[in-house]
Amino acid sequence: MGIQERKTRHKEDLRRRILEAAKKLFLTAGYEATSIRKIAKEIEFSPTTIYLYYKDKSDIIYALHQEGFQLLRQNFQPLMQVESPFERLKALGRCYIKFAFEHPDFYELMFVMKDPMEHLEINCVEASWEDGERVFDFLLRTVRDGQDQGYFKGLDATHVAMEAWASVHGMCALYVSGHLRSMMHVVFGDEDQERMIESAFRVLVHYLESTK
Amino acid sequence: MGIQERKTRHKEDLRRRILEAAKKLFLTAGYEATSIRKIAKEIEFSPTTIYLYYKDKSDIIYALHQEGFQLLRQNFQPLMQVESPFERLKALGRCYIKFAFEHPDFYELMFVMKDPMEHLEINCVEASWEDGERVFDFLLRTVRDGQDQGYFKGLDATHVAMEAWASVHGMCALYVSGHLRSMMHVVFGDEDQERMIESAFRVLVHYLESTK
DNA sequence: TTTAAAAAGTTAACACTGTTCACTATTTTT
DNA sequence: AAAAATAGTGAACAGTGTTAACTTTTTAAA
Repeated sequence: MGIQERKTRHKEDLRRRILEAAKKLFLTAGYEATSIRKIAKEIEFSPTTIYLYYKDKSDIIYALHQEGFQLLRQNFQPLMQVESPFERLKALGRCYIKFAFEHPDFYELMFVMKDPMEHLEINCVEASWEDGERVFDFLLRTVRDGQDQGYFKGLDATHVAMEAWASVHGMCALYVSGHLRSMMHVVFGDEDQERMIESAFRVLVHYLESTK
Repeated sequence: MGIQERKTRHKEDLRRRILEAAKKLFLTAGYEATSIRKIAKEIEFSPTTIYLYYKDKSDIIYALHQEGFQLLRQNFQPLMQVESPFERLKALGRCYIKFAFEHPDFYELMFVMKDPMEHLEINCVEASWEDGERVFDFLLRTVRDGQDQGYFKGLDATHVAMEAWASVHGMCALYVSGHLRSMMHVVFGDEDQERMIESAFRVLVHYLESTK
């Protein structure tokens, strides 16, 4: 059925256009500005039309969340080829931080905002956060590879991975939320945020390195 | 002028009552449910009356943010007496995590949400986040005390403190946002969130300890 | 004590938000 | 050509923060 196919494609097309419009608004004007009505205006359709393609707003937000993970995985792609587990682990951390600095809105959507997680719990039967799991799994495997080389002796790989993730996420979260910025002037010296995080990350690497 | 004084007190009284109502709504029904109109209904005043005592909503949110820090400092109080710097550091971390688990809404308001930081940048000339600085300063002093005892050799105290804060904040942020929860079933074993964080924290302590 | 001024509080409205229901075109199938 | 399914819309509901104009209450002065 060629016609049916074309129709389906057309439908998928508008679904994509809605998401693209949402993405544009999200990246240029932020989360607050990404309203159903503004998305509708952007694609020149009625607000109610959106609901023919997405269940509700959180459905769109979640789709954007998934787009962010696609982008993050693209950034991770080259790291797969780094043979030294420890070098790979370091590169992974640096790449993660770089992503947060380059795409703070996406980072917030992916790792800070509650909405996508709530959407997951409500709409998905298995309630499994596949995107997050895939990223954590990459980290976990890298830690295990590191253990084969004598790193993290006597430590549980899951706990090491968790601690590393929390550590790097903490830095990124404090950056994207503006908490780090609000402390820079007074508490820290004249270092800027990026340098501060770089320094903190080096401390983490020092810890990891000294487990060998 | 006793009358003037009484008037001022009465005015301060209503200001307090507004904040108490906001706090009640915030803690029982969450941030979303804390609207100007609902606060007004709670204290049985018109919504516009609120604006006679607080500039806008973010002003109330910020006041609540400050209340949270008061509570956190109360929790920290007993730790001041711990003489061993390293033990104090460990207790500080545990206390911080405990606070996040016991008051997740406050934690989010204090360390995750952007609104209070934006309020700070807009309304305060010096734009200094005093509450955050005081907490970080306590951490920093503890790290420096630790250095006097031979810990963190060759490392900058500020960077060590930053890394430690980021690490613990990362755990708490992943908890309060629900990201940790969404990963528990599949990736980690049958451990629950609190145990997972406890384990990750122990890894951090292990790192810190091995710098001596 | 009456009157003018200042303070406190309210009503109605504006411009938004997500979402739903009833309706109208358009297209496809019978 | 008629019936049925699909696609899209307008109006409305119940909320949100916020402001301007108005009323009531309280205070201060004549």
